[in-house]
Amino acid sequence: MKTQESDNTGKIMPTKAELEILQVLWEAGPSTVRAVNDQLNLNREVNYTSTLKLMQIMADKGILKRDETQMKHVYSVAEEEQKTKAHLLDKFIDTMYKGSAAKLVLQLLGNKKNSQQELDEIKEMLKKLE
Amino acid sequence: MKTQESDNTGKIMPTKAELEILQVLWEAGPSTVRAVNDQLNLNREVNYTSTLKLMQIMADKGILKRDETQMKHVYSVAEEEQKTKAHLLDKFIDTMYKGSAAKLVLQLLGNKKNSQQELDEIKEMLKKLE
DNA sequence: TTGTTCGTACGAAAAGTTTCCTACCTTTGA
DNA sequence: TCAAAGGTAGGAAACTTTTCGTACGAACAA
Repeated sequence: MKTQESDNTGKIMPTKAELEILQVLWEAGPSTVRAVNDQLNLNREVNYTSTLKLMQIMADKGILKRDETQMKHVYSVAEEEQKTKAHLLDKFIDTMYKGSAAKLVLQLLGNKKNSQQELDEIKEMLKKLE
Repeated sequence: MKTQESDNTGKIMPTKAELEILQVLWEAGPSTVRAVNDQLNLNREVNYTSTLKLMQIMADKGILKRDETQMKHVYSVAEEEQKTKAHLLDKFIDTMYKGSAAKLVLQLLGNKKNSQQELDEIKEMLKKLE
């Protein structure tokens, strides 16, 4: 287990499958493996023990916490959602835009796929902050 | 070679090592393997043939084009930088913010790590667009 | 009580990604 | 001419991540 540790920020970088699980937990809050697995299976077929294993690994890594007082262990995220997302966003900006958040927003504004409404929302938010 | 094809957007999702190479090519433009490898070695030790292999794979996948008219093949990105970055940003927004660019910007603004100057830049850009 | 269901734990297989060894060809300079 | 340097190609090894088979204990219903 080296990769996570040698991350440039020192922060944990979830893998693709781990991110899926985080998303479920962000949405649903503390959950059993069963609940998470059921949710994942709405999108794709995953064996229960696969999800179990992954969540155990994530707990070992410190990405998840678990409450073992009940037989059905209850897992929750170790770091709050916004903090984790902030890390990931930072990393994304670093690698893709050399650390410039402004460049990212510029890209966003030039991106045809983002609806006008979306852009208006963004402008609205910014106005409020002034 | 399945992963790339079954991507939800249908677009290519570069791996970590592939992204490193893309970044070099974005910066330097069309380059030989030697040039790319030299650049990579400024940051970490990589064997020449490792870089070669990776760039060959990327060419096979269609991420890179190559000009074989000379003995020293010259590689370049198959899709323009901004287009690729737009795809990756879209994907990031989808997975992290359920597709809402506004949510991302909100996160950005709440992120202490982004300097006031950066935020001012963003606001400035938006003003110009109005 | 006893069998079925549902849970955890562990290890190994499978799949994906990255690295590099080896072979062989071309160019170049002595 | 020929050795050295530098290029491509292919396959195997190493490493990481993901998936799942198997074992076994706890809960529960018949």
